[in-house]
Amino acid sequence: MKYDFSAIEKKWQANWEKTKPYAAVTGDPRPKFYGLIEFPYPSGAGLHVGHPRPFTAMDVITRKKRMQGYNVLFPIGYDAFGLPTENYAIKNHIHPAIVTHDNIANFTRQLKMLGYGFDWDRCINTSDPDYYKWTQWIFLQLFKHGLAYKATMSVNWCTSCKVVLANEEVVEGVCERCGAPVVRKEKSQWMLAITKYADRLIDDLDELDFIERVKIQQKNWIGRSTGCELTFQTNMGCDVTVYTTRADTLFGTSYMVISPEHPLLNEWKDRIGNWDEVAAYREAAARKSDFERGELNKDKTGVRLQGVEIRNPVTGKDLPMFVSDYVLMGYGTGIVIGVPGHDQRDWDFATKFGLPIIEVVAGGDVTKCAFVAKDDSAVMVNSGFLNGMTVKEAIPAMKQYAVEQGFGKVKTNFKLRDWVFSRQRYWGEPIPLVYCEKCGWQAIPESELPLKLPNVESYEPTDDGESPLAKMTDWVNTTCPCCGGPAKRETDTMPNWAGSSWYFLRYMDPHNDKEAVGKDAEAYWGPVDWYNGGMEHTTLHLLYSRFWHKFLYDIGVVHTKEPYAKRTSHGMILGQNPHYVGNVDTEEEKQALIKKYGNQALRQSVKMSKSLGNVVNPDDVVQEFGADTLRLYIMFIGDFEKTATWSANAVRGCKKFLDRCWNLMDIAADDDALSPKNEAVIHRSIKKVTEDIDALKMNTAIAQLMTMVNEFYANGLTRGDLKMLMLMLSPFAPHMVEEMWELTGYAAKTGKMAMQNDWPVYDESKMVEQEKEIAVQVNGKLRATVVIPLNADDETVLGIVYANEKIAKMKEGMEVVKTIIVKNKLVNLILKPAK
RNA sequence: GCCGGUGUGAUGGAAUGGUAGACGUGACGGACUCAAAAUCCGUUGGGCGAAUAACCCGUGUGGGUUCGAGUCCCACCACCGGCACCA
Repeated sequence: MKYDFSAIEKKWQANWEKTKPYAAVTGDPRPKFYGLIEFPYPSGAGLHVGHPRPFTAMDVITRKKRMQGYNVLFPIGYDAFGLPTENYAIKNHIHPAIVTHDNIANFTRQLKMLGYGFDWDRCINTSDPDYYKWTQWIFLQLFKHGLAYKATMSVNWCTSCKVVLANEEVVEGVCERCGAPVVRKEKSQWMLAITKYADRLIDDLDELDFIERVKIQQKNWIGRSTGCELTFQTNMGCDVTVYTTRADTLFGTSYMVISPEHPLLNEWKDRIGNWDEVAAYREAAARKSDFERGELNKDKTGVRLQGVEIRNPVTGKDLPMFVSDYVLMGYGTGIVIGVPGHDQRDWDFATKFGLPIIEVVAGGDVTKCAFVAKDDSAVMVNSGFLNGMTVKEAIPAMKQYAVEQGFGKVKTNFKLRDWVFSRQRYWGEPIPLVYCEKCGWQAIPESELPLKLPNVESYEPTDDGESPLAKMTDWVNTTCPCCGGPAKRETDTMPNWAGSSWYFLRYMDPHNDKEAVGKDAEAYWGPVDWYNGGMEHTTLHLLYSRFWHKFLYDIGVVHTKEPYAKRTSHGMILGQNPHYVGNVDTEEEKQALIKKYGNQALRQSVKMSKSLGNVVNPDDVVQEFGADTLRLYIMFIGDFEKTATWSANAVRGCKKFLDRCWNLMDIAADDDALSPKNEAVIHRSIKKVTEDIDALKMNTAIAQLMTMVNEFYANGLTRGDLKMLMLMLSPFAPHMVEEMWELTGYAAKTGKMAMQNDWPVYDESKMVEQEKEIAVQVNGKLRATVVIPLNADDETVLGIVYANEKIAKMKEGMEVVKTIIVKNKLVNLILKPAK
């Protein structure tokens, strides 16, 4: 019988849809396992071949867990608010809700086509009012607890999307989505005080089973540094405060720098001798984007503030002060000490402006460049009471001194900024607040949730950057929930990170119309046991959702401090580069490609994109090879964490393997016991496959199954042998195995494969053959192999080794100085000429 | 510049400090076939050989530790990802 994947897949998908073998049961006595994948954004392009990698991996994991007796929650949903849909709607004059609905239908078709064991009854959609009611509810709780606040601030403004972007959405000075330049703009914005959770977001990482690079990236992004604030007396009638991590270098300070945006400058306006010059510098700095100030322009510029003098508390000397845009207003106090001897930026600045460079840490040559010691064992010089101490000793010593003398205090700073939460767009959750002249910002009553998005004529944002909702005066004008007077609704909407910050909770209890998530459901399912997703979400979604979850913990909605017990990450799937130099033969053609495409031409693999024409559509692959082959290949493609390149040939190899498995049905002997010949390879495979799936090493798990099948062909097999293969292969190729399970008669006995809970268990004692081939080395070099009885003692092994003809020859006239025996693996003889 | 990662046959990739190249592509040879496809069985790192005899070389480069190093340590090179004037 031929393996007709198309008919088989349709048959079982329909069966699963009807019988729901993948439904999660809240409260079930079995141990629970909650496996989560990042829900997709339902774009118009449909699923691309990158999606199945993480989806299939978690499907394999959860299918195996189910077979091991777990009550599994493996849900799916759609992150449906967002700019691409809105932009499409604007262009084609279709309501974004309709676009979203159609895209979701297409995604759902494709996901079902791939045979994932999702609990479809728990499917959610963040743009559904029944869902965003609770997104709004959580926002109101944040507001009521003082964590949502409005602030006028300089924000990132995308000139093309006409929308405010979070820092995280600006990549190399351009909009992450559209690539248009990002400029700074003053705007009043809703902010979420994520920085209040900064310490906890770092410290609680220690308890989590996240892959190390995720932890490191989050820590770096939050950027905690501990130092101290030092206060200096000035001749301007007020003190100034700086932040530094290197208080030990205070004796080496030769000037001070203030940020151009610092408000103190305005206060000092009349007493700064060269105010015109300073004002011009400030204006020029304001015109530069952050990108220009940072990336493009590392040359130091600045203006000395005439008449301003700062007293150094440890030397008693007066220091000059400069304004320079290398000092950021948003970090520390906006004023820094200049220590040119031991900070390269300060050195550059001091050299340009002819300021003294004082060496206070020995070990470098500060006339050539700043000396930044690699470790903290360098010794202090020219530093009064610190002289002779190491840097390590000097930092706390100076801190202590500064605190005692009353000019310093210990301080922790973060690079993380509060989260800009407003978007001047239509397709997002309306912010459920109103503004009353008398009462200020007020939450709408929770009974009025969800605050639904009204229908508008046009989705285009206004040129002055107001949301399209601002034009809907009927909707905007309302009454104040506090005093009943006239009030206006907030017209900004939430960013698309809002809905995804808590969606994993909604899956636990998706139809609850009383609460975001019910207490019992959350207590049963939380936390997520294993969450897999892309590295690109490490500093965005992953951090934001940890923040929301911690807040929900604080107000008693959830019972765990952290949402995800375990986090792993997958590599991207790349396509063939059509412009790769390796594709052409002659040198001229190669040079032409390099000339035309530059470094791009040197890469064999590149991101799939429409413009390159190298996009692989899952629909086509399923059509040609079947869903099981696609699933198997995307798992076999290589190390899960690394990027991998799609290869049409290798897909065929996986189809061939499935054919070989299918054809085993024709040759399997009519016997339910394991055949003695195959017993060892079966038990070895159970161990390997079980452990490899848990470790996300799907490629080697599949390789082991291939090895097992090769053995079956070499040795012959029983139906019992085949049963073992079916059980272990079923998470990877569920449709085909379901059919085989039925054809071999097992379904009639124990029900369909999707309902099995007898994942095989290996027996260590049956894993190895009774004989073992081991390596024989002489002086560390491989010289022979011999076969020994399993677990033979050293004496027996050496007897066999010495009996080997080749080894015996090498031993002639030599003395055995030492023998190293690694049990069942290797013997190493150390020989030297006999005396 | 800082942080993290990677470097292995023609190719995707395997290898708790213990026989480098599992498994899969591709290639070559054979069986079946009128023939092809499919399928099945072999061979396939390089050098020197008639040899599936022996020997030598081989995991980015150069050193080191070890009886033994792809794996550990030091220095360097190349590429990929993230952050970047964060005081």
